[in-house]
Amino acid sequence: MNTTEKFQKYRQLGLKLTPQRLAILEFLEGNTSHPSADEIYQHVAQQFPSMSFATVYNTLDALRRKGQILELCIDPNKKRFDPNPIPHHHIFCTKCHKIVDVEHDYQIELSSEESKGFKVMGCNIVFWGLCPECQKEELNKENLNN
Amino acid sequence: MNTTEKFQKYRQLGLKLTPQRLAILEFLEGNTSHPSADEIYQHVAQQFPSMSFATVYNTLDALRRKGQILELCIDPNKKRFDPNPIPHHHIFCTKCHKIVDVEHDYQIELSSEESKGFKVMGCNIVFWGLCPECQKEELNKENLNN
DNA sequence: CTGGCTGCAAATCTTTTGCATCCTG
DNA sequence: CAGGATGCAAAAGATTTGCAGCCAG
Repeated sequence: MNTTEKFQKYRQLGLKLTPQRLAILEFLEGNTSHPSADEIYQHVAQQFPSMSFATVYNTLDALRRKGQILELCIDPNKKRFDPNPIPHHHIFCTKCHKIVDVEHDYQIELSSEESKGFKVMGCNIVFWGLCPECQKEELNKENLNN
Repeated sequence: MNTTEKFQKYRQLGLKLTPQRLAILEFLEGNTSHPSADEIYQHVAQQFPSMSFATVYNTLDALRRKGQILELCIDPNKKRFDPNPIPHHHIFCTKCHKIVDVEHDYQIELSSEESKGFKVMGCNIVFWGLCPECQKEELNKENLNN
């Protein structure tokens, strides 16, 4: 999507596309690292040294309300953001806090008794464990102890 | 479990059972509201006006490390605690932030390609939607608008 | 031109930490 | 009586807010 198309798209969504927002969008586009607000801030602040956290949070919240991004509650320390709003799942490394996408479409249903009267709108699965890098570190530790 | 049995149990786990900890444990026991640290603090502070947050967090962390409770990452605003450490799932009300248990044992597996090299240790499913009370409120709103 | 956006700073909220003192085992 | 636990207060982090000015549409 080129810049003109982006302007059209976000204008249709009722969002003004400022240079700061464009920079945030371009950082997020295709980004699969599930960055935190701070990581997004650190990156765009390189181009806009006057960038403030208020703008980052404001933009992320506007994008979330328009269904363009997901706010993830997976990392216990901070919110992480996912530029892919299509429902999908995640694997979380409990050691380094890496988050990786899982595209598998599980057909998970709650029976009416199980849903306890809730109107269920969706579900998210978080697999957790150790990423390849952290597994290696664990092995190194063990070897040092022997 | 009576108090004597609790002392034995926690002593075996390597935890000193102080009156403050006992009060926290008794508040958590059978509690399915998934309270936050602040809610736990507010409750036990009634019996122990000198109670500090440090003690609440310290106790919760000790219990978590011994596998006695779960720290839930479901409510984006704060950690919530679950006295039931047996793996299970949850439904989350996005409006009032109520969390309800789901005991259904889904057999969810990740293929080796899907797990991207992670050593997967477990998974948690969060269903989200509106609880019965918040559905009613939504209906009332609609009626007011008509 | 006007309503939404930005930047700044202060405030808020949750959680953590250092440390002196206390008390369980 | 030793090591872990408590209480207090301050600090640390993440996120939100108020507000004056700015600028995209």
